[in-house]
Order: sequence, then structure tokens, then C-alpha cells
Amino acid sequence: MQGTEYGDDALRNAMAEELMERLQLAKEESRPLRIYCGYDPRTTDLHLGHTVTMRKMRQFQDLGHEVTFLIGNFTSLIGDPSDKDVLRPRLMAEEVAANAQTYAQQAMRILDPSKTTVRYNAEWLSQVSFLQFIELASNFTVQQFLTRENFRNRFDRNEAIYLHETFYSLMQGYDAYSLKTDIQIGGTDQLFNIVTAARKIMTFLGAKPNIAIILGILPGTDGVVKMSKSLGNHIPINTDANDMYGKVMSIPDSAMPSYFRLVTRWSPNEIREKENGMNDGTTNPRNIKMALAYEIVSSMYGDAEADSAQENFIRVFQNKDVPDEMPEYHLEPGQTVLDVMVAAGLAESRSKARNLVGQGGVKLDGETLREGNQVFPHKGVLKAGKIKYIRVV
RNA sequence: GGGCGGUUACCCAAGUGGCCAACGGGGACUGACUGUAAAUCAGUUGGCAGACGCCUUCGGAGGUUCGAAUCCUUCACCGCCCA
Repeated sequence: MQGTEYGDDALRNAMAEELMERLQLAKEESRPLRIYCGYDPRTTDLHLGHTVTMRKMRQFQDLGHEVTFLIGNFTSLIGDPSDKDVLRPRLMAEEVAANAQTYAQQAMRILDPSKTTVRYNAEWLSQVSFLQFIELASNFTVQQFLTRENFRNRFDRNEAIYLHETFYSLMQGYDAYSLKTDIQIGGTDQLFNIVTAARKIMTFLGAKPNIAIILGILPGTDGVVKMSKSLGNHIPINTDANDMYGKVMSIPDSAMPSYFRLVTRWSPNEIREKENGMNDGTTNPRNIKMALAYEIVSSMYGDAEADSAQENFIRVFQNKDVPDEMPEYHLEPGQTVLDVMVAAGLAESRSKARNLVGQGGVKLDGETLREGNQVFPHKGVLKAGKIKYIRVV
């Protein structure tokens, strides 16, 4: 149960107990447990935060249980209000469909493809009648929603809370029912949806309520708030090993314990060892962070890629050398430094490029360029800012 | 349906006729310091221009004015109160 976070011991114990019972039951019926977690195809990219629940599912897979990767192509039309205290824009059906396509494929970096079922919740949600919906809704009171913190805040601030936002919980509960779920996995922001909504609905419809496994929320690269693409603090799955390694290295120390528990394959003992080393000063936190970055990259891309990412990191950032590989740009006659920077994508505009040069952030073969309007001096490695390199040829 | 208030740059938010490309905060970016961490200090943060400066922006569209983010008309959206 590493990385779980129920925020309430009684709930945790109840869930642990039910889990034992359910395992026993499954054994008697000689069937595996059915586990699922849903994902909102709101953006094209999954990120490290999404992998927390995937890793948990992977553990169940490895123990022989049945895992469903649910793509919320229907619920996405609304958008889960759980993790935000502002209204989320609704997505167009086409966007959702396009995003959903890339999802499963990215998820298989963590999950075992041969043991994973991919489902879409439009399959059953689009079939629900208004009558059925009213019956489901009659299990809930307005107060239950209003006491949830995210709605409460908006209510107190006189901000709009649309009726359809409350439907999300009901739909998620219906998902659990339709999948005959034994266990539903989600982050702490899903507590209400999983524990209250889903269990209520499943019971109401005569099914055994699902057991909730509630996992901690992975902080983003800022180390404070939940990782999310819209906040720009995410580490995408679809990137390369170098980038992922570097991004993990940039998280603050304070976020490391969360990362240990939520996105590594490390055992509690290994984690304790590392934390002790950090706390008593016997190990440089940087080295532990490197081990963390290596572990994360290797779990996604394999050891070979992780090795090379680590070498690259040492070379570029510790030894201040240039990276092994970088994009090339073909210099055209008469181009100035600014021209090259904009054309090669190192700066969004000439003004931005000019600022960078003025701030001493642009180097050619290690030499700081001070004048943006000069004709590009010579071919070589151009560095703009901390991490952008191109080879000008 | 009626009354009132609101819509400002990535986000929050000031600005109620010229001194506004627009205070302040957050975020982001750069430099110094470092462990590509945090903290701290300094700077940048609409576009074009070497510079003087010019151009585009304050929900949309019109208008008044020498001059508008600021005034008027209208449209859209949001909130509150009343029905």
C-alpha cells in the first residue's frame, strides 16, 4: 500500500479489510480481481503524474489480476471538476477522440500490454436514459456536493457552479458499475468520486461496491502543486530520456520523498535508506536525485537509455561540456545572430532573442555573444539560455 | 422578465479622458551564487527598430473627442439581488 493517502485512518483500515475479503472471495470464485483507473483525454500528453496510478495497476497485473485502462472519452466532454476550483472548458468530441488515440500507447510504457484491456466509457454512458440518470441522481443531495471543498470555495466566492459538473461523479460511479470493478484506483482528488459516488451507485444498482485505492498526488517540477500540463510543471511521458532525466533533476529536494513513493519501483526499505542518507548528511542529495532520475527514466525507457541520459547530464551540466547530440541548423549567408536564433527556434521573436543576448545568455562555442545584430561569427555550438543548444553548420 | 455590478497582458489585479505597452503580486525567462535543487541578489517579460521612435493590445462591433483601457451605443458572456 505504498504511496496511498486516505487522509483518514478509519477509511484506510476499512478499505484494507475489504481488500482482504475481496481477495479471499476472488480466490473462492477462482477469478482475478478487476481493477480499473480512468483517464481524462483532455490533452494529448500523459505525464509522470498519470503514471502513479498506472504503476499501482502494474503491480496488480504482475500479481495476476485484471486491469482495465479506461479512457474517459464521454466524461471528458464535461471535465472533472475535482482537481480544480475553476470551471473547466468542455472539449469538442473530435479533440477528445484525437487525444484518446495517443493515450493507450503512452500508457503501455508502464502497463503490460498483453494484460491490459482498454475501454472507452462512451460505450455505456452514451446509452444511459434520462430516466436511469434521474434514478442514479436521486442517491445524492446537493449538500453532498456543496460540502466538497472545490465546490464550496466556488460557492463562497460567488462563482458559477454548473449543474452538469456534478454529473461527473455519477458518471464515474456508473463506470465502476459497468466494469464490475473490484478495485478502483485514483488520486486523493478522486476520493469523493470513488468512495462516495461509485460505492453508492454500485450498491444502489445491486453490485458489490468497489474498493478504493487512493494514491498521493505527485507534485510537479515546482515541487508544490499537483503536476499538470496546464500549470506547465509537468514531465511528459512522450519526451526523450535526456529531457526526462533533466526535468527530474530540476525538482526541489523537498519533493523527492513524494517521487520516491509514487513513481519508482523502490521498496520501502530502499526508500528509507535513501532518506536516511539525505537526512544525516552522509549522501549528497544530488546523488540521490540522480539515482531517482535514473530509476524513473529506466522504468520508462530502459537501462540503456537511462545510462546515456545520465552520461549526458554529467557531461553537460556537471562538466559544463556540450551535449552529445543536438539539432543542427544550416547557416545561410548574411544571417545575423538574431536571425539564426529566431530561425532555429531558440527564441520566439527577435525581441526575445535580443533580450537573451543582452542578458549574456547566448554563447557560441563557449564565448558570450554581446551583439545580436552582428553577422553570425562562425559555425559552432550555439547555446541560448540554460538548456537550449543547436549546432550551427 | 427587472435592477445592479463585472469582462485588462500567461494568471491574479490596479488604472475611470492625455504623464499607459498600461502600477503591484504570482509565474516564466536570464545572469550571479550553487548540487541544472531550494533560498538569496540583480535584470527581462506585446511586436518591429542600432537609437530617436513607430506599430498592435485593455470582451466584440460601432461612435464621441485633437486625444479613449477610461465617455456613449450596441452585442456577447459572467456574478449578485428581485420575480
